[in-house]
Amino acid sequence: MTMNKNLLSGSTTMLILKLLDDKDMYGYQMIDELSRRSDDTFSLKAGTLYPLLHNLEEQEMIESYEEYAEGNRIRKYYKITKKGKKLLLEQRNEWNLYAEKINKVLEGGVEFVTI
Amino acid sequence: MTMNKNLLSGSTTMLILKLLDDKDMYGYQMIDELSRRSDDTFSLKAGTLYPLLHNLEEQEMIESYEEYAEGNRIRKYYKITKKGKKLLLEQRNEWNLYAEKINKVLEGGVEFVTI
DNA sequence: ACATCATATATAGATAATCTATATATGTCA
DNA sequence: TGACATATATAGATTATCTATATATGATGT
Repeated sequence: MTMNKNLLSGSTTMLILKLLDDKDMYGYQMIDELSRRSDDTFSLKAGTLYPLLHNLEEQEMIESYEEYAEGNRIRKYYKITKKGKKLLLEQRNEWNLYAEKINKVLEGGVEFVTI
Repeated sequence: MTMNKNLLSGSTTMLILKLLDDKDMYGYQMIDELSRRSDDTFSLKAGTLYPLLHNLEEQEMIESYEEYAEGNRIRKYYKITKKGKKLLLEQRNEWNLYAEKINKVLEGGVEFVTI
């Protein structure tokens, strides 16, 4: 990823699952789509994505099928499974909790609030 | 950390700097304070914190001084430096951007919005 | 015709932030 | 006295990302 690579650590799977929850995509398309939707904030590297996709497929979170594009080019499309949708939901809940608590800590140790 | 350890990756430094921006603290206190302020969502491990503090001190983001507590116990207090305050500000900006973009991706590829 | 770049998938090895496990020492409580 | 909380510290394991590299096709420019 661009920006602090560590901040994103652990969110990549969630983002990929979210993309596939919207529609089937092939790897390279996910990289572009993620970049576009995040206003170029997230630019996932191919070397990160492909192993991650293989891993998610092995865990049955996604399924792949091949489709011919122009020429002899074969594209490997991925589709989210029911199990993957469940994981996505869990990860979204976790993300919401995490973001909420980070913001709470950043608000500071305010003991008294004036009204 | 409790929860997904990877989600937090990269935020720990920011959270520690934020705690020290509120007031000087010693290591163990930071663990408790972070746990308290995050409603027990974040429970930083001592094995994570101490090396991180040594690192931040080496980079001159924080400074330490010793103070005697009850008995012969010496506590090592940490204080944020000007350089550390600057880093905190940068990391907060980065966090805000990151959270915003993650949420944008999670909103989905909505092309049209009804009014 | 050929080079170069974008598309597309893939893997090996490096980097870095966290973790677990362990060590040491003091204070408190049963 | 033993167990547990407090307090600091380090070594080694784990894991998610990265960079670098490989392969192959299609499009573009000269």
